[in-house]
Amino acid sequence: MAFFEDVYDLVKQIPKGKVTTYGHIARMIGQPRKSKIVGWALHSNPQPGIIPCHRVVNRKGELSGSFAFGGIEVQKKLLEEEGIIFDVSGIINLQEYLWKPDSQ
DNA sequence: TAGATGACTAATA
DNA sequence: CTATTAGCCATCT
Repeated sequence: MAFFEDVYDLVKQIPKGKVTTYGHIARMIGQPRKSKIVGWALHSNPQPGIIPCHRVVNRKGELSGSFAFGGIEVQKKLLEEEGIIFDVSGIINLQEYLWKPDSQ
């Protein structure tokens, strides 16, 4: 769907060292109600390696964990490689790392 | 076609 | 802060 295309396009625009949430993506597209569909779009992940789904987290700043191309530990490592730091609970400081498209 | 499911979020306790 | 409930909507069975 076009919604999926929008999600993929946005996720691909997430700069290195930043993350965003499902709800924010949905809001950017203009359909804040479809937060779950954003998750679905990434679950489908038709272009692995192209779509940096590891930069998309839930509202708590935690990796979803239900599915991961290599496990959430791998995702965490990838994010740490990009300069993102997790706290002791494995949570990202969204205030610091949340991607703000307006500041782009 | 209908009901259940889910990489979610917001409200409430 | 966490736990539970309700709303949401594309996809699956």
